[in-house]
Amino acid sequence: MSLINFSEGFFIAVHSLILLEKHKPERLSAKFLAQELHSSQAHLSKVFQKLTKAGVVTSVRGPAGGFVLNKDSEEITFLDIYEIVEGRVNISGCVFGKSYCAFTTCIFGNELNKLTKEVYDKLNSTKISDFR
Amino acid sequence: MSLINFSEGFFIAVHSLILLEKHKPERLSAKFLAQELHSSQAHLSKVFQKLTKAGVVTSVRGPAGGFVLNKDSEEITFLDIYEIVEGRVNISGCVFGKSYCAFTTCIFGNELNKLTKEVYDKLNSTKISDFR
DNA sequence: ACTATAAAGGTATTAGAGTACCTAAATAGA
DNA sequence: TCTATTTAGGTACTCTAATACCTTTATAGT
Ligand code: FES
Ligand code: FES
Repeated sequence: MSLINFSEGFFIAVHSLILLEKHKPERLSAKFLAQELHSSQAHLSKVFQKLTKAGVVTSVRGPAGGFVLNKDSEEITFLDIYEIVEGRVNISGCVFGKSYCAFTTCIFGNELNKLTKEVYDKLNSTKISDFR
Repeated sequence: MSLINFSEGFFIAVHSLILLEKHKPERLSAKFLAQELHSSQAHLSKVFQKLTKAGVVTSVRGPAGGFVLNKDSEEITFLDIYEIVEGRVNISGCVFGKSYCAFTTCIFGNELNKLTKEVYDKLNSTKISDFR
């Protein structure tokens, strides 16, 4: 149990994109990336379908096919990647994600929201090119 | 999607325990608590089975039955409650919860671990009695 | 053109959190 | 003692992320 925990999908996305950056302009296949990350190729493929549709990478089918990072994708933030994979991030609101609470003031006040904001800022200030 | 997100089970536990503290020495039933919190009574009952076994509350069956906070439970920390409900917390290690990583240094360095530690400290420094 | 390869994408299975339901055991009150 | 109530605890269902499998589509290389 970890208090801050990112999903396997996000793990795959950031690690793969950094690998693509490092191997630029090589084209890397889903199979290769999955092996490299010790992740499921099926899951990785699904994640890359999202990244392709979002325009982060370009896919090429067929033999010697695979994925390449798009020109301006080095400057994409981890927050963008997070939202492509996980959906829109909500920075405000209770850490319990509840709309109703029996108490008038949220138990944790905004202390945890402040920490959430810090995680958000960290994601938003980190780019693929930071790992050149 | 929230970056820091606590489970329904933990929501139930802390809110219920604070209600028990506020209504002391009244005995509150699972039904009443579930209504109060707008939560599932079934889920709440399961959570309270853990809290009872852990000695945080005492349960009484039968009509006018319910739960009361134990004497020293006001001083129990939110971290203790978290671990009773969710299992042992791991403060170190990568936010992706992976044992293997393709990179030599963790992507986020220890910046996110620092934030995890702050959440941990917040939980560890908050007690039921803070909400008297 | 043919063929082998790799992504696209649909469907199905698995694992875990949350939910619901049912029976047994305890107990307060008549 | 009897009855209604409430927790204990087992089982089963639902929903979602992750995983796996399979068919279709595109394409590089011959
Ligand atoms: S909703 Fe935030 S603490 Fe109750
Ligand atoms: S495991 Fe922490 S970033 Fe790769």
